[in-house]
Amino acid sequence: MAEGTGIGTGGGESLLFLTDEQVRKGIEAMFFAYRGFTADPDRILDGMDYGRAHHRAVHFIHRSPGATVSNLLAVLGVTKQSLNRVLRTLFDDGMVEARVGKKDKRERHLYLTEKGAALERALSDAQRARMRAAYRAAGPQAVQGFRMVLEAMMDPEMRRQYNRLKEGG
Amino acid sequence: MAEGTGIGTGGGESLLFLTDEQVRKGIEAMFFAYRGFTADPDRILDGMDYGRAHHRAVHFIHRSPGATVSNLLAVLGVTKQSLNRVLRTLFDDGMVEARVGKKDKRERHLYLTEKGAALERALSDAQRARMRAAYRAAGPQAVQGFRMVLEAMMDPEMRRQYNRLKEGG
DNA sequence: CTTGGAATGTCAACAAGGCTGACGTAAATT
DNA sequence: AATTTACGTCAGCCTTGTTGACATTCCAAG
Repeated sequence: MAEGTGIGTGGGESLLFLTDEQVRKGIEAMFFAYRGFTADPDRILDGMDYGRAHHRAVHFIHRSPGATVSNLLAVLGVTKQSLNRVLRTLFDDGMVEARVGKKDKRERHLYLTEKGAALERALSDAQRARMRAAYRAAGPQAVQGFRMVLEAMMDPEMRRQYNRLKEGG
Repeated sequence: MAEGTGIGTGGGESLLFLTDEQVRKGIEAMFFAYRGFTADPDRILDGMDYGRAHHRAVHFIHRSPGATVSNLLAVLGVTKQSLNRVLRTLFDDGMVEARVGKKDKRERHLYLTEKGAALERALSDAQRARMRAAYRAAGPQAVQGFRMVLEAMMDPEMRRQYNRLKEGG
């Protein structure tokens, strides 16, 4: 759609990478790769009472310590009821603690406990190991391309969330 | 971990792309991008009685017409009970038809009907449009890198499935 | 000071889509 | 004839998402 202008995007390259077939392959690559992406942490979570939802919560609390529940809702894109179910078990198990906001006492700022940080490390190590291996296998050039395409694939709102985290890191 | 040997992987490039921070960003990019990846077809499916599971089934039946139920199970990585629930509704709605195998009459070969093909096109168009836009924005170099990293991220078994489809396409 | 609205928690009910286990049937294989 | 394979199906369970309704707490504006 609205083609004909995109010539010369990369240099002398053809536009072969925009054929339906090429795009389809990209779609399938995303599908299969995402499975690998989640496989290792899933295996760890499996033994415990936790699932992928817990992993996500723990990841982002680690990433943005002191984030409020609202912040987390925005990043995760789920309902507060859904998130709350997850957070409750994490509180109960002493993985996460909530400190009442000093300025605004309605807000609850979320932090990992030592125990929670240990869980985060375990999950993260497993996932990073695979990612790191993939990065190493593909090389720096490829990694840059990987990131570029992924960023371009996000919804604008998600891209904002993503970039906010990038800075903060 | 176990670093120190990988110098010179890409040329003059630093190994900055293998820092924990860099890898973390890749993980988050995957997370947010996958949301975008599924967002458009999800919106279409939402009106109908269908979900992501139906999309996946329809996609791979389109991709490999005449595939057996076993084939599909292997690609999708779910149980037959789970797949069956989905296939049943697709049969009932006249989206998919099953032909008994000529050689082996136990097998049921799956095909999209006209109606099913129309659904596939609708879903696919939406998803491809986003993917195509991302490809165009990032350029051919980036697309190649994107694919390389994703392939390296897959489980070996998944990579086999993926490559089987690539040839067949 | 009262009131509106924001931030949060919680109860209840429900749906999609995974899973396991058990069982049945037809067809192929040994 | 016996076994294995491919497939279907019933029943029940779990996670994680949803909506709706309602209570609490507190900031901020009138």
